[in-house]
Amino acid sequence: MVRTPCCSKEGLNKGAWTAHEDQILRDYINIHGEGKWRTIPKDAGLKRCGKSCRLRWLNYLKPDIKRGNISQDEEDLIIRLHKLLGNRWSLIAGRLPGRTDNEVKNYWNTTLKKKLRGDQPAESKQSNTEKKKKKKSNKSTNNNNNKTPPLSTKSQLEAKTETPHKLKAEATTNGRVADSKVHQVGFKCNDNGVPIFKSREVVYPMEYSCGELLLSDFSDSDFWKICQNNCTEDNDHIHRTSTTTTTGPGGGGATNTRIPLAQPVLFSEDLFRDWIRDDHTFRNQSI
DNA sequence: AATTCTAGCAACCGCGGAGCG
DNA sequence: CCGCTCCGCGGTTGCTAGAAT
Repeated sequence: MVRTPCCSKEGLNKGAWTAHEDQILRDYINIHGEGKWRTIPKDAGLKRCGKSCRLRWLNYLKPDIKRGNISQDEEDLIIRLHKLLGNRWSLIAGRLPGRTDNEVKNYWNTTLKKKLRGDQPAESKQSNTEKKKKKKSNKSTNNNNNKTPPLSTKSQLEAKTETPHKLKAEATTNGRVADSKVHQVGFKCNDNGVPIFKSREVVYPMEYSCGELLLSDFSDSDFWKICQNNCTEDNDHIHRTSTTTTTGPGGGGATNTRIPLAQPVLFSEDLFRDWIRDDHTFRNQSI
């Protein structure tokens, strides 16, 4: 199958967006809403491909986009989410209100990667970045070229300070919103924050999601390893039916056959939230 | 002062999945 | 079920500007 190009490249602008182009796109989307990216350039009279419009809108023009430096809280969250999810930037960004996947990805590649490798970013380099931003900002506001200057979007916009991210896990199961009680029966924590499974109540495997995070996302995470390390034969979760297959709901008898923990089970939303955010006991749990 | 190096970030590209007829 | 279009994602590229030489 031959994939058609997203748009004809001929006669289209490439590279940095100008303020004029931004205004056109912003106006159009304010009136008509998002979506139908392929038709937007034509309808709005932009010499850009739909993809480019989408990217520009989602990364820079959307009104709820947060500008300014990544806070320490956000950085911690990115690190932990990356440990959990890997390079799934859109999922990570989804947990950072106002941050885009592109921004998170860039921040990771340019800053956090080095930091975690042990290279401390030099102070001079940080100030370098700030200087750059300032200069960019000045340039874009003072540019007198007859061509509309490309925007230095980030530097142009005021950095808004917002309260640190509060994770809201909107749990769903199989696409429907889950009752929070359902999460609670998954497992609970002991005094050390260690999960205790009670999955006898959960007799069927299923793909479980917490927000957009599917349980399979956790398979290589420390969260999951912690769960595994802390399950003993005394825990209910390892006793499940021998006749239950891993594919269908409902399960089978009750013959207490041990099942591997790689099987999907319900988990506590609270526990997950703690793991993602502030629970130092959990964070420091040895794996 | 000029040149080269380096870092940061915006934008592009290609692929895969979802949805629809 | 198949073919097709569109959207969204993640990797990569290229430009810009400060630092270093």
